[in-house]
Amino acid sequence: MTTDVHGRDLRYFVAVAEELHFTRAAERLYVSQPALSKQIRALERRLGVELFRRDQHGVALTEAGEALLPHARRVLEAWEAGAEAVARVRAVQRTTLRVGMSTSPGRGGLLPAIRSRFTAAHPEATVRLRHVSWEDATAGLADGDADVAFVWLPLPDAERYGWTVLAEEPRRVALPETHPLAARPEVDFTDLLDEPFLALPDSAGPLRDYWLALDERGGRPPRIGAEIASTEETYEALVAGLGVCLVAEGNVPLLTLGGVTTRPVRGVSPSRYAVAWRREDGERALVRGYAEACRRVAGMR
Amino acid sequence: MTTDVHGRDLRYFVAVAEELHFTRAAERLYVSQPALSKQIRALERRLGVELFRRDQHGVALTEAGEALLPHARRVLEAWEAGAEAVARVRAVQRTTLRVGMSTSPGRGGLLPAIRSRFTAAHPEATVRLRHVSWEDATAGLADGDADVAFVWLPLPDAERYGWTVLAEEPRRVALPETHPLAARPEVDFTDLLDEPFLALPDSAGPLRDYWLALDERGGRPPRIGAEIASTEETYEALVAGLGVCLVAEGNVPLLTLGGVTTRPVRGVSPSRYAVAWRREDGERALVRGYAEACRRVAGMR
DNA sequence: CGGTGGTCATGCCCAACGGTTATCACCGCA
DNA sequence: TGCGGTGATAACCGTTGGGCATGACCACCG
Repeated sequence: MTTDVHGRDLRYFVAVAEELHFTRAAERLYVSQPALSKQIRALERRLGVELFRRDQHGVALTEAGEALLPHARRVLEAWEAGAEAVARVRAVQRTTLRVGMSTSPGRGGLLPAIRSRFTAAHPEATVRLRHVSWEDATAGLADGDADVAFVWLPLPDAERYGWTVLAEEPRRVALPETHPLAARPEVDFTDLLDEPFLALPDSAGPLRDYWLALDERGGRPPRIGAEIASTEETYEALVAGLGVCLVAEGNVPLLTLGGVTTRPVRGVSPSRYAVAWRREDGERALVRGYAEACRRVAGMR
Repeated sequence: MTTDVHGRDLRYFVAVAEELHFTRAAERLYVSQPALSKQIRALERRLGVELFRRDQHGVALTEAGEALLPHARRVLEAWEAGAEAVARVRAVQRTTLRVGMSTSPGRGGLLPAIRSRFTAAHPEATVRLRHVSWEDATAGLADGDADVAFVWLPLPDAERYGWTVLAEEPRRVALPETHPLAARPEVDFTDLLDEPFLALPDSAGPLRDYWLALDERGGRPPRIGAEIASTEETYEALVAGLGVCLVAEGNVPLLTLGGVTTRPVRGVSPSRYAVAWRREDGERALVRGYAEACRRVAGMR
C-alpha cells in the first residue's frame, strides 16, 4: 500500500521543478521560502528519495524528481477536473428548483400561472416537477428530493419547515354512489364516525390523523378500511366500498369519475393547502421567489 | 484557482462511496468512525456541496458525490502511479552503483578484477562507470554523480569523504623529449622549481597544489604554464612545450605516446591512489562492497 | 410500549502538522 | 572583505486530524 499525499505538496513540487529556484517558487506559491523548503524535504523524506539536487550551481531535478514530475502534473489535473465537475453540479443546483407535489394541484391552471410568474422573475432558473407518493406528507422536502413543495397542512416535523397557505378549502366526503349517505345532499361528520375510512400511510404522520379528522372524533378511534397512497388507489378503494374518505373541494374532480360522488360535510375544519420549504432553505433566492410567485397567483384568484 | 485536497480525503470519500456505510468504511480504512465522519463533512464543507445524503434508510451518494467519484478514483490512481514510478527509481538506485573516475585506472586490469570480484559478491548490482573531468577532484562524489570514485589524495572537503588507499606510486616528471632535463636518467625536484608547470583547474582545490608539489617548494610560488583538465590536453601541452608536470608512475603509459618522456624525481612524496565515497554513504551495502573489492584486489597485486 | 443494538454526529482532548519570522551558513562578486 | 542572494534551520503558534466517550435517532423485538 502506498502512502498518500496532499495535493498542495505536489503543487509545491511542480512549482519548484518549474522554477528550479526555491525562493521564486515560494513567491509564486504565496508561501515563505522556509515553508516551501520544509515541505519539499518532508515530501522527499516520505518518498525516501531526493527529488532535487541542491548545490552551489543551483537546484536541479534528480532522476526520481524527473520520474515524479509528469505524474504529479497528472494528479493535479485529475483533481482539478474533479473539483470542476463538483462545481458544475453546484452551479446547476443553484439554478434548478425541484418542486414536489403529491396530487396535481390542478385548481384551474394554478401551476402554469405560478410557473410563468416565477420564470419571469427568475429567467435563469430551471424548474423540475417531482411527483411524490403520499407516503411522504412533505412531498419530497424531508428527503431532499424537492426544494419547495405543495403540501396539505399539518406537516410532520413542522418545526423544520416554513410555508405559506395558498388556499383554504372545505372538506367533503367521498363515497360510492351506492352508499346510503349519498342520498343526502349534505352529511354531518357525526354520521361518518362509524364508517370505515381510507387512511394515508402511517408515515404521513399528523397528516394521516388530519384526513381521518381525529380532532373531530372526540377520542374515538376511527375504523380503517384501507390504506391509500395515490389518487388511483383511492378511487379504486371507494368504488370497491372499502371505506369513505374526506377530500378537499379542489380535489373532487380527481375522484368523481364514475361510481363515486362527494357531499359537503358539516363539522370538520376546512383543509389548508400550502407551499412549503425547508427552513434552512428559507433564504435561497429561488425558493423565496417560488413561494412569492405562489402567493401572488393565489391572491389573484 | 481551485483549492487542493489531501489524497487521504479522497481515499476516505471513495471508501464511503463504495461501502455506503460510514462504520464499515471506517473499519476498512483503519480509522475511527467519528474521524471518518468529520473528514467527510470537512471535505463537503470545502467543496461547498453535500457528497452523501444521510437519512434513516442509510447513506447514499448525492448528485455531486456521483460526479466526484470517478475523478477521485482517477486522482488516486494517478498518485499511485507516481509513487510507483518513484519507487522504481529508488529500487534501481539501490542496485546501481555509479563509479566515478577521472583518468582510467589502468594498472594492469585493475578495473576488470574489481568488477568481477564485486559482482560475485553482489550479483544483483549494476555497475555504471562515469568518466569525470579533472575539474572535480572527487570524480563525481561531490555533485552526486558517483557513489564511489577512484581519486588521488588529498581530496577537497576531506571531512565529507571516507577512502581506502589502493596504491602508493612514486611521482615522475613528464616532459618533452626535447627538454634539456630529459637527458638525465633522473632529476631532482629542485631542478624543476623554475620550470613552468601544467596545473589542474582551480576547482580541484588541494589536489592542484599537490600535483604542483607546493609543499616541496618552501613557499616559492610555481610558474603555471597551462591548465589541463584531461589526459589529451596534458599530452598536447607537453608536446607544445607549455610546461612539465608530475605524473603518477601508473599513469605514465597514458602520456608517453611520442615526443613525451618521463623521469624519476627525487624529493617529492609518492602519490596515493584511493577509492573514496561520501561519508553518509559509508553504510550502503554496495558502497562497502565495492570498497572491499578494491582493497582485496589491490592487496593481491 | 420500552429496551436494545445499530446508525451517524458531536464534544473534548492531545499530538502533529504547516505556516510564520528570525537567523544561519555558504557562495559569487564588486 | 563586505554584500546581496541562495537554501537550511530554529523557535514559535494556530489549525488540523486523530482518538475516546457520548448523544440523537431509528428499527427491531420481546
